[in-house]
Amino acid sequence: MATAMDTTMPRSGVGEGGGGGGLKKGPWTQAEDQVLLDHVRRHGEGNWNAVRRETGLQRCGKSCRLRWANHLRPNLRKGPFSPEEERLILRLHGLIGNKWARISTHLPGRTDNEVKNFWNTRLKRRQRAGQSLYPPDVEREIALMRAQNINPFADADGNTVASPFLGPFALPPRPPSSTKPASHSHSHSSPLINQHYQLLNQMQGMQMRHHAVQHHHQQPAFHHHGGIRSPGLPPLPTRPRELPSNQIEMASCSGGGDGLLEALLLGVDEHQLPRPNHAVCRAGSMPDLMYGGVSSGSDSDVTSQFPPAPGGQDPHHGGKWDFLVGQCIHSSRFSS
DNA sequence: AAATAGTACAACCGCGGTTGT
DNA sequence: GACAACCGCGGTTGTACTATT
Repeated sequence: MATAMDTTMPRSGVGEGGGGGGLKKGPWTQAEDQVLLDHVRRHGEGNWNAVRRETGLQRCGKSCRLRWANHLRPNLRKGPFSPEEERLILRLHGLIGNKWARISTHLPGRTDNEVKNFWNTRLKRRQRAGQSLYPPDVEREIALMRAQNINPFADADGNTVASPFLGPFALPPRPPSSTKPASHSHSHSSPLINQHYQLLNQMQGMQMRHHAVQHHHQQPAFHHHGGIRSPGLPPLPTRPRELPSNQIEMASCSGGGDGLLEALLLGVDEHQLPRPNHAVCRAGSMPDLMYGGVSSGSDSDVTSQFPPAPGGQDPHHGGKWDFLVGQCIHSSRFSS
């Protein structure tokens, strides 16, 4: 697809010969697009560095991959996001943070770049306006999810273990596993929350099922005073892995490893959820729902009950919270 | 009509993870 | 195990377009 930028001046400082090894930078031409398209048709996706070798296209592999992924691959959906898409982005962002590629997988035809651009422009606009990042209703949903987070501090018996890191981040009592979510006494009984409790129960089941496995396979270093590994034990790398602070994911779940809560938000039937291969669940504190500290009125009661991220760090870039199911690890970086 | 500000979007860069040698 | 190449992701930047003054 040729865009306006394809026919415009290249970015300043880039252009023919601007890159290393005589590689071209800047906007793609239709001719370049055609070469790349032909190559992919013949050889399929991947092996992007071979494009230059085999076609003579003066583009690096990264550039080819990006061009293909964002503009040339079939079934791309261009144009503004629909309200439904926007809402899904908001909810998923509230759940998993700046995981654009992952968010985009739930938006058919949309690229991570589109989602990212959408978010960044929206973020700037709302920040400038002093508004809450999330609309009140979405904020409320996220807050509820957060308030009823899968209990990462539960010990092997499902009892909540106090965390010195989360302080007053109190987790509500888990509804009895035999109790239908709708019967839970929580004042919010939306289908979303009902599903959430179903998932909680499912998670609890996983926790019990995999507990024995953990004890056989966990490294001794993970153990565990009240389920918490002391911070500072793992070596501190130079750059934390980008695990969004609010992310909860079942590592190595069969079928792609999408998080359970993510599935929950998407309304996936719990029986279709992937089963974990490992007993490892990574999670972090949810991000602050507010930017700029300005609440949108009636929802301040929802957000104000949550303390800031541990240590007052940027919830997206601060210390990471790594959870084994039934255990909790805090580290400055997730080290897989 | 011109200038300015804001928005949208394409593309680059740096980094980390994975895979192959 | 060490190293290099490749790949993918997220952050950032630059430019065109649009709205506003």
